[in-house]
Amino acid sequence: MPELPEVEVCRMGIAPELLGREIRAVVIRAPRLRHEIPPALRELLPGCLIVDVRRRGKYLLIDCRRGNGKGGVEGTLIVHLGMSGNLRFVPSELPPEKHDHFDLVLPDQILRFADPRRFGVILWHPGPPAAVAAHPLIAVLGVEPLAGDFTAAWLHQALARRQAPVKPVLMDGHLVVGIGNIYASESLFRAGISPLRAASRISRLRCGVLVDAVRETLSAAIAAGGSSIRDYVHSDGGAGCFQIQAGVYDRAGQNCLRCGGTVRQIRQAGRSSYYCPGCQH
DNA sequence: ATTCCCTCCTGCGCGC
DNA sequence: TGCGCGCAGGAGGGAA
Repeated sequence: MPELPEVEVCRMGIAPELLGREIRAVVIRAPRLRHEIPPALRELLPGCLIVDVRRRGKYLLIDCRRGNGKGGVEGTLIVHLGMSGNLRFVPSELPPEKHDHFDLVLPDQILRFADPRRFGVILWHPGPPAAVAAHPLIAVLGVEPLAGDFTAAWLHQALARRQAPVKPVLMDGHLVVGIGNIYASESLFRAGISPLRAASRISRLRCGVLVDAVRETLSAAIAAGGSSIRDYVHSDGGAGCFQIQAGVYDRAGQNCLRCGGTVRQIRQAGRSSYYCPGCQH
């Protein structure tokens, strides 16, 4: 489920419950996700306070600290939801289900990580909050699409040397983070740009349109998810994700909401893309 | 360097 | 109803 908006909605939902709280215990059940969950977390985290909950791309960064100087612990829990992961609060003592791989046990409740497909990530990076930027998974990430450096000029030069179709390029996290398969299609639809168009053949002017489209698409999704944050994190993690009517995604064969034409589904770099041939060029 | 293909997993919907 | 197949919101790694 998680692209940038879902991760941000998750972050906003869990942050108020986590900030300043003490981690009482850690339960690790999964043999391994994408990587093995570090067993050392069982000793490192208990007694730590959660000092911040951040997001970088699709990664959640949970900063933890216990004491200071020698014998203290300071570091960041790196969490990625992968394709099918979710985080939710459950009552203490609630028995885990099949795909509940990780518990952060707090004084009054448990933050529980579930991930059927196990493409998710839970790792630890020691040091002050700023140090996590050097982690191999974080250091390679591109610009934040909702930050000020995601501009028409920047995008135009970034796309200049990419001959591939714009859609898979837009999904390349080394360039821009957070745009997954749904929002790539939705953003291109909003911008009126064909997913098939070579990235290098998008004018500076249209790069500006695309920047705005990405921003608006992601922001609208966050706003829609944000309206049901409580449901989102406290129930099954499914609510709040599809509050927004998709313009083209998963609408193959249906009528385009803008021009009435027929939405088409194609395959690009192994992923489904959806677009309206009438609106997107 | 860029791009494509494969892979890691489980679950679900579809056609037969 | 059961079964096999293809597909699913991510992304790293290897090959060309």
